[in-house]
Amino acid sequence: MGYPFHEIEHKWQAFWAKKQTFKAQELNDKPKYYVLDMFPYPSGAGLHVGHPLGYIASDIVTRYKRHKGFNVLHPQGYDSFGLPAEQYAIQTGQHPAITTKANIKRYREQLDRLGFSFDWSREVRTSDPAYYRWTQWIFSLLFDSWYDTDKNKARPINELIRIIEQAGTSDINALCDDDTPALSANAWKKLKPHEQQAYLLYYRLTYLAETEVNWCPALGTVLANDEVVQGVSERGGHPVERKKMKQWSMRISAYADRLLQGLNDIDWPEPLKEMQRNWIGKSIGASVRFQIENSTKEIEVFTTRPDTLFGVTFLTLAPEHDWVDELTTAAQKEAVSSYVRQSAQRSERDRMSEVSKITGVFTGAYAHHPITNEKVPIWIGDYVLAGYGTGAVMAVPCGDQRDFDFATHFNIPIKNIFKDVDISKAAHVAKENTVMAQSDFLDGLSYEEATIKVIEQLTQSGMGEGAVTYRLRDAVFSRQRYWGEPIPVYYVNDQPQLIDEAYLPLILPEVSKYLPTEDGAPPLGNATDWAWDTQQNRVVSNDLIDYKTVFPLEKNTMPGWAGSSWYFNRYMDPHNQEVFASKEALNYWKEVDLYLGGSEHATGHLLYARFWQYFLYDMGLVPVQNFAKKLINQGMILGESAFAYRLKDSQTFLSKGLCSGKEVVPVHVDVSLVSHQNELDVAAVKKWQPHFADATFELENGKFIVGREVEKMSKSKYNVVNPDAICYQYGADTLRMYEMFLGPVEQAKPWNTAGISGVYNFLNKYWRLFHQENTFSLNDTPASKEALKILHKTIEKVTQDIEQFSLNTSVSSFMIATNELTALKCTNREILEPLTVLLAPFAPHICEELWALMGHKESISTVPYPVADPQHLQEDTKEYPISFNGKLRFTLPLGTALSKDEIEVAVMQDDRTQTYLDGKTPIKVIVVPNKIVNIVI
RNA sequence: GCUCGAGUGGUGGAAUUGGUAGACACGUUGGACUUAAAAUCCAAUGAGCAGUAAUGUUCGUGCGGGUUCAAGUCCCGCCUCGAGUACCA
Repeated sequence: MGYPFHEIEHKWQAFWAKKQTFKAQELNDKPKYYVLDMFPYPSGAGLHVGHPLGYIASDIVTRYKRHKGFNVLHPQGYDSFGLPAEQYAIQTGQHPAITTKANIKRYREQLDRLGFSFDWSREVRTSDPAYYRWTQWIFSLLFDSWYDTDKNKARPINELIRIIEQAGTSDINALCDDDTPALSANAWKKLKPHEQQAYLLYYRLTYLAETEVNWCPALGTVLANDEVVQGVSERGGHPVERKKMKQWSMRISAYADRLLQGLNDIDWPEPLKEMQRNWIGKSIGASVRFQIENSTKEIEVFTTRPDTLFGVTFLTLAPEHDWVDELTTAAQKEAVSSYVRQSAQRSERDRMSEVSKITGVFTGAYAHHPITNEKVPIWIGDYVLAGYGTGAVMAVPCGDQRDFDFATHFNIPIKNIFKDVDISKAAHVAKENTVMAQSDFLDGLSYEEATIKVIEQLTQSGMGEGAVTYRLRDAVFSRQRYWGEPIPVYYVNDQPQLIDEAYLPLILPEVSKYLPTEDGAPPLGNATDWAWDTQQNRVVSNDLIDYKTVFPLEKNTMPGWAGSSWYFNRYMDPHNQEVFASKEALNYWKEVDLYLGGSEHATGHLLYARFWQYFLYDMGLVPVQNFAKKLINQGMILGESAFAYRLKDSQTFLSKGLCSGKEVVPVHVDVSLVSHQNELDVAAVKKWQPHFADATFELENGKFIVGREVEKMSKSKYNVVNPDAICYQYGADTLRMYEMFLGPVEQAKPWNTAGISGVYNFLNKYWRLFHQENTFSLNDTPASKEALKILHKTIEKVTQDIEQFSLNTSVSSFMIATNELTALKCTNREILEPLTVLLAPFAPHICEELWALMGHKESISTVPYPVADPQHLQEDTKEYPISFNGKLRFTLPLGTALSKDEIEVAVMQDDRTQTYLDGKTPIKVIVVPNKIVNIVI
């Protein structure tokens, strides 16, 4: 029989809740520490054993830091806007707010059972108007800002207007739309107000523009690039098309370089930083302009290999390039327009799956080489993407494999510009150790030299210059969905106008249907009261729209990542009605010290949050540029799915051993019906789902054995393990320690309860250290030397482990200590009291109970953390290695006359290498303190 | 294709800057307690060889080389698995 964990856990969870033990103190003199988990999306399925992994780890650090005397902020909340709640609403007609609330309640119950020390008084929910008021407010700020390249920061749009009014746009260096027209001060003044508004959209950090977006017809909404994975939607896996639509976008591209550079200042996992670097995708190269024959126009291309300029034998434009129509000669008109039409119809996914298929068409037009003035044909090919660079490339078949393939396919000449390189079979892509040839003034130069020289030449002649391009695109910010933050904008003369911040939040209206309307308008088009009265500053009925004082409101809502891009700041001061967080709170808590979450957010949430934080910093609203100093990605806990094998076209299932040579279909079965030995409970399966009821099960050796496979935990795979069941059987403390014991937090691993008894046994053993014959008793006499050594060794090890986030090995340390103390029959208070404090972050319930039994009145979480005393840590340094009468290992060359026994060496502990004489022979002694000694003669 | 990780007993996994590989746990085997079982406790457990035994000894961290007195750890070349990304010019 084990220790009474049920009773203990209920008791202390109630105690913590009642006493508000974990409420973060406001702004006191203690050093602060902010531990944050990525807040969960409360789905209908509830928690599975994979979710708490990160929460357990962060809770251990949190409790540890509290013991260490830090004022710790450890909040939790819910990312409660999002697609699944809405899909559920569409299917059932239930308001998402209701299902979300129910899901949150369930999550909270499950979280509470695990004994987390969250400060729930600071809970935030992104779908709460008191919260999204500030999300809308940040949107307004972004709308009212532009990016000044000279100052390298965002500035208020009013300052831009003032500059334009005085001097026009000629002196402005801004990160704005590529095709922003230049304006003089006079021209600006002549614009009508709504034209001025339209013009400012070129500069605003959130702007409305006709852009190519990822349109997902099945979901009825557009998606950001990071929500599209391999041509299909991340959620649901529906096909995604490219479509031109008028959408809100966030000018994240303005921050591309800072987002890239900033990675050097934060302690985040290298793989995650690498993912962000790739996503930002900085390329350094040159812009080159090619004059079109018989035209004043120039085609601008971007290349990372300006050194290969003399190898250009044609240009290729993307089919969507703006000048395609204009360029095409009459003779080629038909071929070109049919090709353009064709490639527009090909979906993104087709284009990806048919990568190797070479297609293209000649426009009939030519351009002039910027240096040689030679005529180069202009082609169209869909291997060139409209969205990257300028949507046009200079093709160098000898140096680029795609250009090579294209040229070969269409019989375009290939010019070799590399000395002594064979390009008959493939392009020469490598740039190192190559010497230029047939390249006029570049002949004989290396790649680096040629690059510099050619850019110099182009700059001089005005035909090009060095250039940098990013892969990072502006983030589409509109969603044609219901369950999201309304965008606080109404339209006057089709131009967006902000709702004054005094009248925020703009509350999500009730609608009759959550689906988009028939005419394709977002669900908010179903709202009857969705117009803005500019006199009364409130939402009124659509019937009152007169375009004089009452105007239509924006019908799109914000994407899921809006609310999560700044929530870490709100936790610092969650109930503030005046500002999103007070200056005092922001200056005290500053940034997250430790952030835990999954790496799947690398190019979504984590990039957007960095972007918003930079912006808020530019506006002087937050004191630090980086919102999270250190980040750890916890690995996913995977499920071990179980399969029964159905004989094809039959209702017969075969035990695993009987399948070889037969055609079988694996079918998921519920893992809870399978034993550790992979034996399926056939009777239970027949009851479980009707289609198994009449099936036949062929056994082997009287058993039905299932196949196993590790997969992501998911309801549909019937491999979900619920933490409630584990808590019931073993208790929360065991679950907490077991999840840590399973392996490094960062590592993905399959859930397997096989080893849980080891951790459970440990807690029982620990309990028994304090209990003889079920009675609590401790010994107040001084502890033995051995016991003290065990204690201090454990303090040292566990402290180091937590600091280095190696929580699995600290669990081992506790087990070793407990085993050793049991063997010593140690029951001394002097040992067990500090040891219990040490264990409290890992197993808080049992430690609170023992702490109380020891006669303490206060919660153990307020007790100072024990410190290792070096006096008790001294290893057996007296005999080893200072004197060598113990074991020694020698490495002696063959034929050495000395026998091992004859050698006596004295060694200084500090010296690593010394030379000694044993009479005649000089010997080299390499010493590593406390380690092995090798002697070479 | 490119980028980044990772390969250690039957299993999960330990191993500071290169310094006694396999901590700790599961599992397995044997034993104690018990009428019996559960629970608990004790012992053994990388592989091989020699020995009644204590013990000795060889091989062992995906494969092949290298550096070093010393390599799981560093270097070079492969193989396998995982993650991310992909006509990015």
